[in-house]
Amino acid sequence: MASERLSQLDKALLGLRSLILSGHFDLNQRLPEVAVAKHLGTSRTPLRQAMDRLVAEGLLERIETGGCRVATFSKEDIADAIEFRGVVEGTAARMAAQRGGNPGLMAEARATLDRIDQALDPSQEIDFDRYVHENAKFHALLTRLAGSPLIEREVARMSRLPLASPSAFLSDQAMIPNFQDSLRFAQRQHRAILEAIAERDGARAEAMTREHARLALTNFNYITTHQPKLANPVPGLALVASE
Amino acid sequence: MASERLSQLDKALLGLRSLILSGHFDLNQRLPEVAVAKHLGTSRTPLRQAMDRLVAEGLLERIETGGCRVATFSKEDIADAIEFRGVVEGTAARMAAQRGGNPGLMAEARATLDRIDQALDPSQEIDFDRYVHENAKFHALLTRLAGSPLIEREVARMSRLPLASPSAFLSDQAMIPNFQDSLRFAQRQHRAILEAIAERDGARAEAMTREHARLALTNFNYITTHQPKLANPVPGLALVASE
DNA sequence: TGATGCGCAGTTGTATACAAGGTTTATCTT
DNA sequence: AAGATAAACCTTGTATACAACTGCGCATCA
Repeated sequence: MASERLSQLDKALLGLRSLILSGHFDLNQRLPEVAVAKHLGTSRTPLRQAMDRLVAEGLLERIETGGCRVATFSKEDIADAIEFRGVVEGTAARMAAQRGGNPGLMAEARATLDRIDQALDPSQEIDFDRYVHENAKFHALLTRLAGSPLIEREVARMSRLPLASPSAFLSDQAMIPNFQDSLRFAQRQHRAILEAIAERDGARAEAMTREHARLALTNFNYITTHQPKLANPVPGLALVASE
Repeated sequence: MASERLSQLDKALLGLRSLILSGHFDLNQRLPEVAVAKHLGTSRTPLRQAMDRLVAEGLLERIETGGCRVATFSKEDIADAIEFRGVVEGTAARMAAQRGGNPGLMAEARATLDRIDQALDPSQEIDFDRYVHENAKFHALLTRLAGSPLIEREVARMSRLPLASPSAFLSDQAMIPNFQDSLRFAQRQHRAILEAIAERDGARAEAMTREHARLALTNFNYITTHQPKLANPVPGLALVASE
């Protein structure tokens, strides 16, 4: 299959999002459309479409007088985003439990958790990349288990917010003390969530999923208070008001 | 103050949304940009911006080959949207309770509920318009009480979905049996929610707010099963697959 | 010297032109 | 007559031209 040629809009969208998250733009200053368009190698039309979408995503905010600027986030904003992602994922888990998870998806979820167990096998070194990959897959499956296109869409939306994704703090978790314990703890939560769904215990599934999201909050608090040297800085961290 | 002249984009957005919700377009058929643009009295550029936003809102969906068509919703979709709106509003209520509602907003909310009581005064005819207006205001205040811009934005987003807004089924509730009872019941829930927030009982505030949203579900089920003749059809009903 | 008004440059919002691709119709062949 | 192929038309995606507006700087006046 020949490589999909991506549209100008996708090029602008991916490029602009990455520029924003990497902190390429001055905060509190309007992005000049012509310059950015030239930088991305496209024209203003697809760029403005991309900007519209990023405004909807919350990464940009409109200026009353015209144009956009990069949005900044307070620590409270990030905490709320993480908490809210937990709420939405929790709703997915509850719905999955109430509606009885699709057997095929349930089997796939169990297999995914088995693979995470292997990645965390105490008898050898942790396979970090594999953990990250399978963790993302588990969360995606959890969302689909709800059987609601709306819920799936909304979880995806929330996960696009900076620092709110289930994988946001995994990129450099090696810098966090006891991160191996943290990953194993997370995996026990994964098991509990899936067990609750299998037993159709909606309340437990929802509560556990919310609690699981709070791990990200812990990581965020650690990073902002200790400000460790990060080899691969968490994308979006540049947008958090240091204050 | 001179009347704000609205931009071409706003004109296109409002006009297109209203055309869609009123069922003006054939479902399963692509909207022709030029024709719609001419109909709305604008050019293709702002119209396409509006279409982008309505895709993000979920009212339109993209066609693989290009362009958009009107989205249709199953009954399950609508039920999920209502339930999810309850979840998000419930989160707002819980946050308000946990964080201690801003006193000014709390006072305003109480005053709004007093006005709803007046609108429902049993000694005279129900002031329906006033109820609708103050009900919307109460829900807006509830959202702001959370003290989180993110939550406020997300509730607003959900309320824009067809049939998911707290006011969606009020437009013609007179057609629903015992609607006066229903309104009084809703008002008691309003009181309970505010009381829970005042007492910082987050769990109760959240549960009550979710339950409150389910009233809309009842109305929706009634309308879809009994299909009463509606004087002012609920906007968006045309998009629900009759099946 | 400070403040106010005017003008210019640069920016965004909107319209339109153009090109690539899809859809339909008509014609030709079997 | 039916199916396939080709051509013309229409539609969208993209670039660009244009106009209105904002913001800044400079000059002028009090």
